[in-house]
Amino acid sequence: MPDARGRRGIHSATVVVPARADKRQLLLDAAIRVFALKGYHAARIGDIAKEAGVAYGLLYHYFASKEEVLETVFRDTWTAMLDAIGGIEATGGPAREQVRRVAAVVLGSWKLNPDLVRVLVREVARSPQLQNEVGEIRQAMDALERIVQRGQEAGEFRGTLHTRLAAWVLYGALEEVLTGWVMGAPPENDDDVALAVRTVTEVVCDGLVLD
Amino acid sequence: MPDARGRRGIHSATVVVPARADKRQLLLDAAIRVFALKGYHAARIGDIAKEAGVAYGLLYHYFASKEEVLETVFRDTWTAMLDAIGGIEATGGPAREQVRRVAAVVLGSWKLNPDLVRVLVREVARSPQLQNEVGEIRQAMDALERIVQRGQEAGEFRGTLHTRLAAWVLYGALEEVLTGWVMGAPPENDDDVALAVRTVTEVVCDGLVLD
Amino acid sequence: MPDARGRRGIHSATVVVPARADKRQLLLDAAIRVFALKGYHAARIGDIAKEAGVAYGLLYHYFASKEEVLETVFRDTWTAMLDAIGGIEATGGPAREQVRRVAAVVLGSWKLNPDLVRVLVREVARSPQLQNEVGEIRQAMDALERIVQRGQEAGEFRGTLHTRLAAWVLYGALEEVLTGWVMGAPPENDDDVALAVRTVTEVVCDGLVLD
Amino acid sequence: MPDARGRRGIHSATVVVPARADKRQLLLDAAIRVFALKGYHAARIGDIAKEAGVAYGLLYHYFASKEEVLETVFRDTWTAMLDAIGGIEATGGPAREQVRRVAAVVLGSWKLNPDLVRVLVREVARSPQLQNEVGEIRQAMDALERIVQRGQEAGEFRGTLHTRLAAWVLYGALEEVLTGWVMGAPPENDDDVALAVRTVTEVVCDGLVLD
DNA sequence: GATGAATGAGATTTCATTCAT
DNA sequence: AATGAATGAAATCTCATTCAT
Repeated sequence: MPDARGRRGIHSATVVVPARADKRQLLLDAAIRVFALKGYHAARIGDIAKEAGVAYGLLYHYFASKEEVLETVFRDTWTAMLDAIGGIEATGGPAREQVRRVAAVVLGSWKLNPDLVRVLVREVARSPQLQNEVGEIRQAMDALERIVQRGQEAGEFRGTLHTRLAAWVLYGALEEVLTGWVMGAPPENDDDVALAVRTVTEVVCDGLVLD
Repeated sequence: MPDARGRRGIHSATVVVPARADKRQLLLDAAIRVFALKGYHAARIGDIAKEAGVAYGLLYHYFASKEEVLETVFRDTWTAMLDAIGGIEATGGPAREQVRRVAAVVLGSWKLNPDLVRVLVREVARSPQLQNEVGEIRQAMDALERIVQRGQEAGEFRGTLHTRLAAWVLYGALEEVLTGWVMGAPPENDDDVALAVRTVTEVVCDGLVLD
Repeated sequence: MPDARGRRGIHSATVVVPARADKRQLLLDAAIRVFALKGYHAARIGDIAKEAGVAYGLLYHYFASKEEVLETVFRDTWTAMLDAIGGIEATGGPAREQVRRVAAVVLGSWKLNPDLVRVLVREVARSPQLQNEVGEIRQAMDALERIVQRGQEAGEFRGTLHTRLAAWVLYGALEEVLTGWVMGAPPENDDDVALAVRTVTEVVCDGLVLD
Repeated sequence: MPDARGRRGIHSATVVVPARADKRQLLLDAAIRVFALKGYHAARIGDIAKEAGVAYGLLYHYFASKEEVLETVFRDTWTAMLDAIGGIEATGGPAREQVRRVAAVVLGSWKLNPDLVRVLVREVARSPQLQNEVGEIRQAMDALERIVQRGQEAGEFRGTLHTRLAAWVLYGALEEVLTGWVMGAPPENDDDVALAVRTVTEVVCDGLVLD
């Protein structure tokens, strides 16, 4: 059920009542497409409304500003991402396998919604402005760090490594692959994605150097 | 000697006329500080001029537009960075050592000019707009890829790895460390920087997993 | 009984059905409070509806526009005020006493509804826009002028004075006292009000100058 | 000499260098005309710029907002008014004469700039918003109160009267005369103005009642 | 080289009003 | 009567860029 600002929980009734289009979600989806195509700054409110097929001012019924639209996109995605990483953490298993699964989830997002990835990758720079969103990134980084730490504690990962830095390396590697895809060399099929997952995992876990 | 647009070589006449500050460089330095503080978009021409201590319109004497200022900052820095990486490539030596030296150069830039790093890290997202600049990033990536490739050819690096993806991993790891520093956890001393260089090199070259 | 627009006579059926609050009056009272607090222009329909505890669109059930709400407030009040002044005129008596009673009625309104006075005082300036309302102000001014005139005819008031200007002086004096109260120096008790009534009457009738 | 915001002292160099039109004053004068004609709210920035014969954005070169334009008009006028009243106070003389001269100055402003009076009278309602401006009104009121007080001390004015209330009566009387003129009954010539000055002075000083 | 007043297109945002339910 | 989502016109303000001096 929507609250005062019209927000719903992620698992809202949209599945149950698909007939009544949720205009808020319509706007959010439209915003992602428009932001992906023109960039946040070049995107005008009118573009988003037109893309969503609703009136100009309706966006302001659901969001306080253009910025809040982007912020919502960020937060929604990061929340889902945190859930997914949390799930991987929870299942336990070998640290290397957890790294692989995180890579699979992060890089797999490209297939689900390339436009969304485009927006996330291009507009990260706005993070300093989007203070709240930083919180979620930090949480993701914390989760990655915990994975590394548990790997060390299990004797699986090199114990001498600085865990925060190692988490940064993993995170940076994944982000840069997505960036590469966004910047002009997208994966052509599932095999390309699988190769990327495998390569990131191998480099980060086993290293470039031949033993 | 300044050309029509007023540009000079990096090692310009400032050495000859040190008393009379080079206003162009003054503006460039001011721009870096302002971009670092407020971000490119929020930065106004007036802010830059005031920071440089020169008049409003003078910026347009030296640069065609605000965009060109950022572009110049990018190009100047990337040119220097490419030179440095080129030098590392040229000296040859073990691939692992080359990776370490690249990491040292990239992460060492923080000490030289943190604001500059801030700008570079935050505004990469503008790359699609800054068409020219993409070229330089690609060249840097090409250099990294060549280092990986030569490592493989020398039997030092794992031959099965996709070289482009491996280059992305390395590049992403370095950028993320800088980003981490920018976002609020800067290195406190040279040891912190050295630790980061060592950690990135170890993770990327030797992997997280204990052999 | 409500007419097509839902208007009722002042002494409407609210007396008969006190349990079920009259939403129209609820809105009107809420509007006065909101106008008093934020001013007519800054007041939004949503503010009024929320203050009244009714839904957004209901206001348009009872009033054609936001302007009509203010107009109604004005008209209702001025009608009552005209009745009161009319009563004073009708009873006859010394002109000085009539002036005193008018002052008592006008200044006494503060106790009854300070917010209403706030609105009336602040939004008079909108008169040119509120064409209808000007009519009622003019009628009030006419009544004051008649009082002065009769005072002259009775030989009680100085015959040489321009009656319209004299009426303006009286009206302005009363309005300014209310304004003073509105602007931050409200009367603390009935004595303060009585003092104001006496002072205005004395100054206007007897003058500042000691005979 | 203009300061950072382009403001000048009241007695600026415009008299000395009439050739170089002061665009800021041009805008201020245009604003008064437009505000007088359409009211503050209905007046668009474009109207003012066009009336002044300058470009849209220039208004924002000199003023931070439309509100600041109105505020400046208020403050400039009130400052001049305070100077004038201060001058009257300074010269001393009988209290009754001082009242007469204040009335002459206030009501005389109509001839100097009717549009300005229109704006001041109509937009007083904005005072609560224009907090700063209230200060100047209060100072004016203080000056009037001092005149009454000195009149009492000199044995010229009735000592029993509450001086603040008396000042309000005088101020309200003057404002209402201007309001009457603004609302549709302007003085046709100097005699009408002189009559108004005389009438206000007589009523307030000598009273309506025939001794 | 240097200055900063002047320009004006363009985008966000507001909010009174309508209308389907 | 009552609700509140939906509409869209209108207006302020920003700021990169130009240009006369």
